[in-house]
Amino acid sequence: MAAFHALIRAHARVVRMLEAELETEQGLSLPAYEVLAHLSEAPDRRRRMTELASFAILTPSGLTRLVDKLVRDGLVERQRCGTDARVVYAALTDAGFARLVAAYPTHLRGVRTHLIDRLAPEQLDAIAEALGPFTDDPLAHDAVPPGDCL
Amino acid sequence: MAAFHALIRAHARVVRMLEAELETEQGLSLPAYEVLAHLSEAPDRRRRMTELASFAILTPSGLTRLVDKLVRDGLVERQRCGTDARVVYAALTDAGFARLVAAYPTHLRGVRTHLIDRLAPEQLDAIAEALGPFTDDPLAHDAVPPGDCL
DNA sequence: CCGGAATACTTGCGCTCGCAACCTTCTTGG
DNA sequence: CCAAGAAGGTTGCGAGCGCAAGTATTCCGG
Repeated sequence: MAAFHALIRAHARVVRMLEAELETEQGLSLPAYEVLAHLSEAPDRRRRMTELASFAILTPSGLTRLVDKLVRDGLVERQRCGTDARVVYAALTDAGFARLVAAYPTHLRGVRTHLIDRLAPEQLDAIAEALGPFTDDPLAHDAVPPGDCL
Repeated sequence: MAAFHALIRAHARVVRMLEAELETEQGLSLPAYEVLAHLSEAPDRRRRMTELASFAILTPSGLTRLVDKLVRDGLVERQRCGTDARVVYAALTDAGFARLVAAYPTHLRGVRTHLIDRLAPEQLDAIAEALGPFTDDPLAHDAVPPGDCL
């Protein structure tokens, strides 16, 4: 139970500081940064909305609105799928990638100063190992043909 | 960095499930539960707003609104301090305590099934030890005379 | 080939909450 | 004793986001 309390309080503090820095220095919210970063690592720099949502911290509806905003800002664009008209891809634009690159140092520095520097390396490993499995649950990575859409 | 991602994702998942259960079964949000629980452990079952906020996951303004709601629901009441007219205490009412007692099993079960049962005991210890220090920072527990108010 | 179930996303609605500004009440230096 | 500033809470405002319902498309049993 102590672990639970530590988890939610540490999360609140670290995230609050990161968000403040990222917002004032780069004009990006943390969820927005996470989405951009995740897209940048994806093949063709794009992902289906559902993938993005299950990976991300957001519900589908939250993701839709966030992507709306990113599209308005010209950082991502929506692409439709040729073989299944239901699915939508969010694709990183060049401007979005540039924005991500610009924001990366701020984010990295924040994570360092607020989290990494305050823990021993073996503690970081322990956290990653213990909490990592919570990430993978939802989708068992079904084989979705990646290149079947324009 | 893996630790950071694991932290925010695990937090999102665990908290989302807990909130859903607590809300549907007991009609309490997780922050509300946390405030009630913290008050129940305090001397005279009351705390200053500032203490509550720095301990809690909320900013002062967020806490004000949450306490507003809890007062409307009759679960806490505001008390003024005789020696310093600026400070406000939030005090747990009997109804609030009863509500907390009723909600306790739901919360405990949730934390168990969604967090504790999924980790080894030594992992829980590691998390508590690593993330615990983040909780204590903000206030160094200055000596505030506890009994100086009605 | 067709109608119902399932899937992928989107929107209406409402609540929560953070920031900045504000008011009130102590405290402190002159 | 009286400003000037600090400290404790509260509010105006607006952004973010979850839930449930809605729309569009695909899948599947008969």
